[in-house]
Amino acid sequence: MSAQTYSISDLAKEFEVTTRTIRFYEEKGLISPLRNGQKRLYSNADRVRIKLILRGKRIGMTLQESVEFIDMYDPEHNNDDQLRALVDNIKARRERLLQQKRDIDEMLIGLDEVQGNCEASLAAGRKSPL
Amino acid sequence: MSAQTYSISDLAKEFEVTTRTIRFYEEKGLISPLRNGQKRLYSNADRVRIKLILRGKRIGMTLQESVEFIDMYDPEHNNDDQLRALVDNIKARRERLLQQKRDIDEMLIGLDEVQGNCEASLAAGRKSPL
DNA sequence: ATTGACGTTTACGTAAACGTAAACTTTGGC
DNA sequence: GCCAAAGTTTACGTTTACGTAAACGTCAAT
Repeated sequence: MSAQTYSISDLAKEFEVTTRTIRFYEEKGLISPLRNGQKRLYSNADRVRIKLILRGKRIGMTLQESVEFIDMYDPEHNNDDQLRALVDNIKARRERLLQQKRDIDEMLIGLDEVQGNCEASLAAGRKSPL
Repeated sequence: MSAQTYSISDLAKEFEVTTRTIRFYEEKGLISPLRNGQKRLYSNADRVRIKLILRGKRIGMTLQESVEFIDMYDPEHNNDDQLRALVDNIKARRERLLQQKRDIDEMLIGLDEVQGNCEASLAAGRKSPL
């Protein structure tokens, strides 16, 4: 279990983004890869951060929001006030996520309806020319 | 059942957006309200369109994507080729939505973990000072 | 008659998230 | 020793989705 490392193009390929994107994330302070001389060397932790950032992106989070989300995991919270604030934060985020799930479910229902109509039309259309 | 209409500020309040936002949507061709002289007059159909656009936004769709989504509903599809293309489109969108749901579920699990840790820390902290 | 609330157009500004291009270095392979 | 592939920095450009401000019209109420 030697410490896996990755080049920038390794990760770019894996996540189907450009190297520009990954450098941009570093520029914004979202990741901080080590250097092998001039070249960036990504740890698995870096890799996971990118993965989580992209996951956040898929549901419409901004990069900043994704990072805030990720940073909830590491214990940067010392006192009780911070802990309570974090819990409140978590509750608010959960509400948003649940709303998003409701939105998605509504859309899925809509898609089912439309697809049903389409297939009915196609079936009906095939009948008459015969 | 008189045809309900709305002023721009009615809808701005209802959806908690600015009037600028609503005018912007019109500028982009997303809605086409009637006019009472100079003033915009929104039908319930306009209102629903805005509602659906904002729903799309919440899960990270662009305005354009939301409109394409909405326009799947009205039957602009004449021939079978278009119908089949639409069905393919629907399938692709469904895949995206399902992926988003998976992403959200993962995040919810993460939130549960972090919240659990927080509450455990808070409970432990409260014990010793007593 | 004026004030305020609401409406309008026009237009420049802005933040986010990269794309794109230039110009240069480093490095493994033949 | 040289070339192509992959890396680097710097910097300007682009799209999306509005914000913000100016400058003006309309109408009901005081």
